Amino acid sequence: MSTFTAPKGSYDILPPDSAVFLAVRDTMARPLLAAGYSYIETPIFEDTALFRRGVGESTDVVTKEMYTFDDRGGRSLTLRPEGTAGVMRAFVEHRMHAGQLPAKLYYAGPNFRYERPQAGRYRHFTQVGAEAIGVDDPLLDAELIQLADAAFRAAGLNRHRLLLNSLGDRESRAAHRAALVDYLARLDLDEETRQRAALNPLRVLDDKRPELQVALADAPVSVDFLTDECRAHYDAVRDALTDLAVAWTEAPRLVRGLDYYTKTTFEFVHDALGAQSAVGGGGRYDGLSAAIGGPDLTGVGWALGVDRVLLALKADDPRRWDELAAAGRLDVFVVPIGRAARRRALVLARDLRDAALRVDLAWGARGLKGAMKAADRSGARYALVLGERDLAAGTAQLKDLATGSQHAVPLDAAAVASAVASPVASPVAPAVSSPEATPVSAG
RNA sequence: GUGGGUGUAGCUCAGCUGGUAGAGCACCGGGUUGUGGUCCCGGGUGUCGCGGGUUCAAGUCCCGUCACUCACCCCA
Repeated sequence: MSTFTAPKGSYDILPPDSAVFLAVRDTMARPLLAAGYSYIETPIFEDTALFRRGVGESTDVVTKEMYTFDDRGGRSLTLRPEGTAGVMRAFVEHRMHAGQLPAKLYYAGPNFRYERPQAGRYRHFTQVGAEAIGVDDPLLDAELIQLADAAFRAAGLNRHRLLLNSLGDRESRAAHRAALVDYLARLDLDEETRQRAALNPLRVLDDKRPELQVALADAPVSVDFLTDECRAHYDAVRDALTDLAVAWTEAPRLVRGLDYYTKTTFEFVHDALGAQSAVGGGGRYDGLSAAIGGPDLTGVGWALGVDRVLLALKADDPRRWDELAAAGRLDVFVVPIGRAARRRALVLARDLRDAALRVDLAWGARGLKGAMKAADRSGARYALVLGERDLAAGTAQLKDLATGSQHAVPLDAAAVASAVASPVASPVAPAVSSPEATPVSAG
């Protein structure tokens, strides 16, 4: 046990898993790029007041989960607990609404919430997010939802499910809230739930305790209070999802923990994940810009949890996990024998990399056997053995590590690169049809 | 913040009713000259989470504490 460990709720992502992390994070952004979304990078910390006003004073995130500190200049800063507020702040600050709308933006990075850690819930977690700002078009909501689905599929998931709801606009929400408060007042609630009901009655709706779910069986839900405009908006979103062949489940009790959501809200869940089953979520946030002092702009967006997608992928498709972990493996591992060969190998490796190959070599004073072992462990397709006899002859021995076949190639980066690219065209050795083909000579 | 479970090697774990630590995998070295994987031989790499207590003796029993973990809450 070392003196220091990763802080509670955080964790290290080590090789080979880190290769999967990178691949999944980048793969999830690919459908967004294909749909005209541009990358935006905003600070990891922001003015504390941005989150208080943007996310909402009554939310759990703001009241008890933020990492807030004063910097040396006396400013109150907060590590971002989510991505949308910062993006909207940047959007307003740089007057992007003066440009072409909607602005389609995406981002990827860490977020921080002080919560009790649990399966799939960390204090430092990574999200890929997307926002479409400035146009209130239900088709935009539908496209974004379809892109989230595409992102999950690109990452390798296929058992995620979409839960859909509409919270309505300010008018719809006020009517629903009044009815819900009235309904909750007639229930015999425990003290904690009563406080929650007073602060944010919608939140009580998705309480997981069975006895409460029974009591809430015919509680008023938001979809029954939608204005005509909100209803038409919701219908249009669903029609468009049908056109896009994206399946969903109506979830009238689905409530989001961030205050800025309006109209369309949704969550993607994955059943292999345990209690923290949401792999992504989002919705429309028509009041956010105004809440942080910007113009009255509409927006719709989502955030997908990279950590949870990885957990789901590991449970769902461990073979794909292994493939992604192996995807970055080396092409060539150089095995020099002796001092002169080691110096030549260093230069050769550089030249091979310039020829677009992934190359490493045996380091330290390891024996040939140990160096070959290192070549094997590296996962490289080829070992390139370089000894004194080779140096004298101007050759090196290219060995296919999967088949064990080996042949001499000229000691020249271009020749090695072409031999690796197409063993068939190898100028020195007899042709082999593929790297997996019968060995020409046993090692 | 509340409740349950678990802490022994890098990993997964064994260690019965107390007698000062072990397996598999991994890792390192060797098995003649310039060849990995399989095989054989050798090597334990450890503050038994930490601190107290009981005892002749504690990995084992008791108390405390910390960490991890699962669930509530909340959410990605």
